[in-house]
This record gives sequence, C-alpha cells and structure tokens, in this order.
Amino acid sequence: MTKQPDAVPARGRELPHPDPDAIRLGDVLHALADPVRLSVVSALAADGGELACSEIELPVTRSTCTHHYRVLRESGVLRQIYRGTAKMNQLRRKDLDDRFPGLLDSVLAAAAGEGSGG
Amino acid sequence: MTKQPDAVPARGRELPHPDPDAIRLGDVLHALADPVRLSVVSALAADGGELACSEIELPVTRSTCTHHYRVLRESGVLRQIYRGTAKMNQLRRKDLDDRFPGLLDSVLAAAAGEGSGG
DNA sequence: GTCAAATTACGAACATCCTCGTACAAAGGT
DNA sequence: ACCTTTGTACGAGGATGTTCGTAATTTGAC
Repeated sequence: MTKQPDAVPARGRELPHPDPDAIRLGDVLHALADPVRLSVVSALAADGGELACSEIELPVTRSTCTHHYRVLRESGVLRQIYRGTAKMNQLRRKDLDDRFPGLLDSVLAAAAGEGSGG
Repeated sequence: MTKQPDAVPARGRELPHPDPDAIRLGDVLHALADPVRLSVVSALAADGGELACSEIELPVTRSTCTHHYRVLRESGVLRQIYRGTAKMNQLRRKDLDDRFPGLLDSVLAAAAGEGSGG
C-alpha cells in the first residue's frame, strides 16, 4: 500500500506462466543450456515435488538465482508459487511431456550421466 | 602472396571435431537452441545422409552460415568434411545417441511438431 | 509495531552471441 | 592462366545474457 498506486491489482504475488501450448522449444533448450539452471531442474526432478529457491544451493548470489528462476519459469520449464515468504518451484513435467515427449527425460538422463563422471 | 608461411601444415582442410566422450550436454543444448541451427539439424535429419552447406537454405548470409555450422561442429552435433569446393555436413547420430540417448530424437520430433503448426 | 527470513528490482559491468560486409583461399572447369 | 563456385577469416556493430551489489518488498513470528 505504500508504493503501488492502484494500477496493479491487489495481489501482485501471482507470477505469469506461459500456457502449455505457448511453450517454445527454443526457449526450453536455451533455458536448459545453462549449467546453473540445469542443476535446478535436476534437483527438482530428483525431488519429484516442490522445492523453495532457498533449498537448492547454487554457486551464485541470490539476485542471480532470481534471474535464473525467472528464465526457467518464463520458458515454461517450471511453475512458481508463493507460499509464505518462500517461493516454491515445481517442474512442469506433464506440460513438457505433452508438448515435447521425451525431451525432459532425455535431458535429465544426460545431465545425470554427465554429472556422475561421464 | 601465400599469406601462410609454414606454421600450418599443408592441409589446412581438416576440421577439428570433439571426441564422442568429449561432447558436452550444455554445448549441444546451446547449439540446438538457435532457430537457424535447429533448421540445419532438421534438414540433415530429414535427408538422412550428408548435405553441402549450399544445399540448406538459410535466412542469413554465408559468413553467418559458417558461424552456425562451426558451432554445430564444435559442439559435436555434426561432422564436416571437405569434398571438392563443397563442405559436406552429416549428423553425428550414433555419437549423440550413445552419449545422450533419446535426446536428438526428442528434439527433432519437437522441432517437427512446432514447425508444422504446434 | 518490530524484527528476521526469503526473495525481488534496479542498475551496472562484463561476457557472449548473432549478424553482417569485405577480402581472401581452395578446388574444379574452360 | 582465368573464372566460377563454395566456403573462410577478420573485424565490427548491436543485441542478449550472466553476474553482482545494494535497496526494497512481503510474509510470519513475537
């Protein structure tokens, strides 16, 4: 109530996500091509559920984390929901599998293989 | 004016390719994330064999083509061989499938789906 | 209301990438 | 030798991308 006049509706805490059909292959590949972001995706896949940003340790500062999470969200790779002071992240598995069958799994498998010394 | 003294051995016409084990997932994803390069890969996959650079029409100049082909070669996505005045390009299907099973196929399928109106 | 925790926004530095134009090199045909 | 075809090298411009630091916001607990 201090800063926002009225232009933006009350809940400025809802984040924009692309519709499943609007997810672009190029955006997804670009999002996954960065090592920091790929490690986020791997962590979320390993967990299977949802993780707060603070639960995934990354070798960059918090503002850089914000940037990477946004790239992942805007590309349609993950969904972000506020819960209390935390922001929960969840892979958009079904949306991705429907749109690009096998892509996420093959990337995750490849990342796991490389990570463990290949 | 031969420009090149003797530093480089006679055949400057052999191109460096990464070993199969040296192919990096991040490099491959980055290479495939560009629309021009993805169209090259799709064309090569559709053909199944090898194509000269000049046989794949791209909406960029020749020097930009050279750049994109190099990115694809250096990332391990394709192999390039000189043949006469032409440079032939071929997908490194087996190398990619061995290293990152399913990745190339899922990307190609995704690209085909998007291209035809998804 | 005050405080702490989690995260964002903004601006800036720096690196990388995509694109082009021009000049050049290699191979093949005449 | 000359010309054409094909592709390269170099340099530059402009757009994106990654990273950070600092100041601010939101929520929950006290």
